[in-house]
Amino acid sequence: MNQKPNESAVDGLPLNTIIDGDCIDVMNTLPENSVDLIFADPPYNLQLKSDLHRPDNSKVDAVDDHWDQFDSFAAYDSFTRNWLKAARRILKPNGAIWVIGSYHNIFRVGTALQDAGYWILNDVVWRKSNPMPNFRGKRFTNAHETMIWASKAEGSKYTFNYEALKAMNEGIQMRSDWVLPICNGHERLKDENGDKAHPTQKPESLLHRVLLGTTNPGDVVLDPFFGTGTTGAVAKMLGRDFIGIEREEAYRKVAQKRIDNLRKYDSDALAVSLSKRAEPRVAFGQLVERGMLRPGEVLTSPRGKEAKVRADGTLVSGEAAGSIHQVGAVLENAPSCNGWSYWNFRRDGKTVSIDLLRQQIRSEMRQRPN
Amino acid sequence: MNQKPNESAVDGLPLNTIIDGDCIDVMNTLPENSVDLIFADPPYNLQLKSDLHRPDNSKVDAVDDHWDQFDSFAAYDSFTRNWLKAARRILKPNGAIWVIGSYHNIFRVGTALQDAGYWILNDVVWRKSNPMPNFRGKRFTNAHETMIWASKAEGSKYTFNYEALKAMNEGIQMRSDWVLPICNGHERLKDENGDKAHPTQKPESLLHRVLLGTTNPGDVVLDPFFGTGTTGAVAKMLGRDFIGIEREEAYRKVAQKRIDNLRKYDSDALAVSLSKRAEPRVAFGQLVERGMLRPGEVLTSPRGKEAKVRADGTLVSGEAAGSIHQVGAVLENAPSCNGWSYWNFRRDGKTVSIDLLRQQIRSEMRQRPN
DNA sequence: TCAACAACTGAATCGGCAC
DNA sequence: CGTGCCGATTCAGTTGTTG
Repeated sequence: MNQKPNESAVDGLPLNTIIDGDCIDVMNTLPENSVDLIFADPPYNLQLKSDLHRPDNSKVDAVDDHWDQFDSFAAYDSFTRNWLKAARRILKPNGAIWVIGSYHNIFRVGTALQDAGYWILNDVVWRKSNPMPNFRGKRFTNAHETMIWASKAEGSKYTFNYEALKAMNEGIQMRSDWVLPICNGHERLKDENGDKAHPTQKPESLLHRVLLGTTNPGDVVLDPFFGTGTTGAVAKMLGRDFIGIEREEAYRKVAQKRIDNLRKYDSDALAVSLSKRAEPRVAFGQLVERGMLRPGEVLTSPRGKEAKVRADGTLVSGEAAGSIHQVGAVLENAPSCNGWSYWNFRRDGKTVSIDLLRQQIRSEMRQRPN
Repeated sequence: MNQKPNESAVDGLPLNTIIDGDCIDVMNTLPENSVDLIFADPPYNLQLKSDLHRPDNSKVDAVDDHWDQFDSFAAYDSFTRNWLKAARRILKPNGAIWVIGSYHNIFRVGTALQDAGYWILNDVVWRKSNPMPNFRGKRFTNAHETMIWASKAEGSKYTFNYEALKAMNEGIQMRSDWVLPICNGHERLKDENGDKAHPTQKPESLLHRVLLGTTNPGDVVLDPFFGTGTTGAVAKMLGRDFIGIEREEAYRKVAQKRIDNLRKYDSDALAVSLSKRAEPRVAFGQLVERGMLRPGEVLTSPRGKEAKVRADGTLVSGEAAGSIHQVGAVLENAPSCNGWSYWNFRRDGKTVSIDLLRQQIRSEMRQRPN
C-alpha cells in the first residue's frame, strides 16, 4: 500500500483497507461524521425465476449468488433501511452518497433514502454503450442503470466540481445521463478458472466521474459493498482515501491484489479546473486605494450607462449610489448584477473591463500571499 | 369526434371523451377489467424554495401550480397508492401501465407500484435532447425523466410489439433509453394570452413510441391526468380509443379542441421529431475516464511541444492550462487549434494521434444508435 | 426573400459568507 | 439563528426583428 493516510481525516479510521464483515456491523464500529463520500452498489434483488437462456440455449451466467435472494420486498426494504441508517451516521454533515441500482431495487432504495432524511441531488442514468441484448424480445433492452446522488441532509454543502466536469465534457455542463461502456476486456477481473471474478463489476470510468465530480483529493470514500474494489482502485489512482467493506473472502483477495498493483497519478495531474468561487475575494475599493482607478473616473456599461467612482469604492449614477453591483442592478432594473463583469473603464483609448484589474490583484496575491 | 367506439371494447365505456372529475372518483365508476393501457403523468411533487433566475437575470417560469403541492412524502404516497389501486382495478388482466416522473416522485411511484402488485417490466429513460440547463452550476443538468412500464401482475401476457419497435429503430432492438426533444415550437399549445397552456405538456413523439410499442389498434388507453391531451391526440392518430380524466376545465377545453382539430400536419411533425437523433459528441475527457489515456500522460505536438493530461480531461503545458484546443492554440500562438488533430501520444514505441481514440468511441456509438 | 441577429424559453427540490 | 450583500451562473432550440 503506497498511499498514506490523509492529514484532515478523522483519527482512528482504517484508511485504505478492506474490512471483513457485514457492512452494517462494520459501519457501526466507525466514528460518526467521519466519511466524505459513500459509494454503494448494493445487491439488486433480481427476480429471475428460472435460469435464463440465450436463443442458442447457452446459459447466461446470471446474478444468482446466494447473497442476492430476498424473500420479499419487506425483507429488502428492511435491509436497505438498516444499511442506509448506518451509512448516514458515519457521513460527515456535508458528506454525500451515491447508490447504484436497476429497476428491481432502485425505487425501494430511493424511497428509503428520502425517508431516512437524505436529500436527493440528482438521479443519474448510466447509459451503457454495449448492454446485453434482450434475448427473448419481450421487453426493451435493459440498457441503463440508475444512480442516486444525495447529500446527508437538505442544505448540506456537498462537494460538486462543476468546472472540472464541464471541462471533461468539452466545455458543456455535465448532464444527468452518462454514456459509458460496461466493464469488460482487460478491465474485467477473472478468477483462477478464467471466469469473471464478480457478477456485477462496475467500470472504472463510472467511478472516475463520480469521484472526480463529487470529492476532493484527500477525501475519505467508503464502499460498503466493496466487491472487487473498483471504488478503491479509482480512489487510489485519484488520490482519495478509501475504506472497503466486503463479506466474501474471494472478493477481498481479488480486490486487494488489484489495488496493490496500482499507482496514484501525479499530483499535478490530479489538479482540476477550479470554479471562480474558489478565487480569493477582492473588494472594488482596493482598485481605488491602489490608484488603479481614480475617484471621479467614469465607468461605462455595455449599453452606454455611466457611473462615477467615489473615493470609498462606491459608484454614483444619477439618483443611484452604492456598490458596483447595486448601481448596475438599479440601472438595468434587474434583481441583481455582477458589477465586475458589467462595468468598464477607458485606458489609452480602449474600453477595458474592471475585472481585468481584479485579475491583476489576484495574480499578485498568488505570488505573494498576504 | 370522428372516431368510433371499438368492437372489442367493454360496453359502457365512455370512449374518446374527456371526463371532468377527480381521477380516483371517475376510475371507480368505470367497469373493472376494461382498459388495455393506462398512461399516467401524475404531479411530480416538486418542492421549489424560491425563484430561480437565468444568468441573464430573466426569471424561470417554474411549475408552481396548486395541483403539484403536497404537504409531505406521506401525503404524496397516500395519493399515489390510492390512484394506483383504482387504476389497477379497471385494467384488463393482461393490461399494462406507464407512469412518468422525475427523481422527486418516481421512487415513491415505483415502490407503490410494486407494493400494489404491479409487475415492473422496464424502466425507460427519456433522455431530453434539449433540456433546461442547471443555471447555478450546482448539480448535473436534469436531462432526463423516468418512465416505469409495468403489467397488472406477474405473469400477465402484456402487449409488446417487438418488431415494430425494432423497425422504428433502424433494425436494432429498442433500448430502455429514448432520445427525444422536449415539447416546444408549434406542438406546444398556447392559451389566449400566448402563454403555454399547460406547464408540463409531453411531446407526441414520446406517446407515439409508448402506444405503438405496447398497444394494438382498437385498444382502450386511459389517461387519469389528461392535461392538454397528448395521450388522446396520439391515440386518435394511431387508431386507439382513449379515455381522458381531467379536473381543470381550462385543460379540458384545450385538449378537446386539439383532438377535434387533428390534421395530417400533426403526423408530419411527429415523423420529423422521431427521426431526430443526437449527434455523437465525444469529449476528450472521455478518453481519460475510460483509461485510454492516463492522467499524467504526456501528449506531443507535431513540432515537439509537450503537455500533460489532467484527470478532468484538461491539459497543462507550462503556464497554459485548458482544453486540448486551448492549450494547442496557446503553444502555437494561434487564434485557434483543433486539438484532435494536433496532439499525439505514445503507444508501444509509436506516435499515435489522439483522434484515433475518438474514432474508437465513435464507432462504438454508431453501432448502437438511439 | 432571406440571412443574420436578438429575444425568449423549458417539470428546477439551483449560494455563501460575514456579521 | 436571521439579515444583508457580494457576485457567480446556461444549452438547444424557436420566434420575431432588422437590414
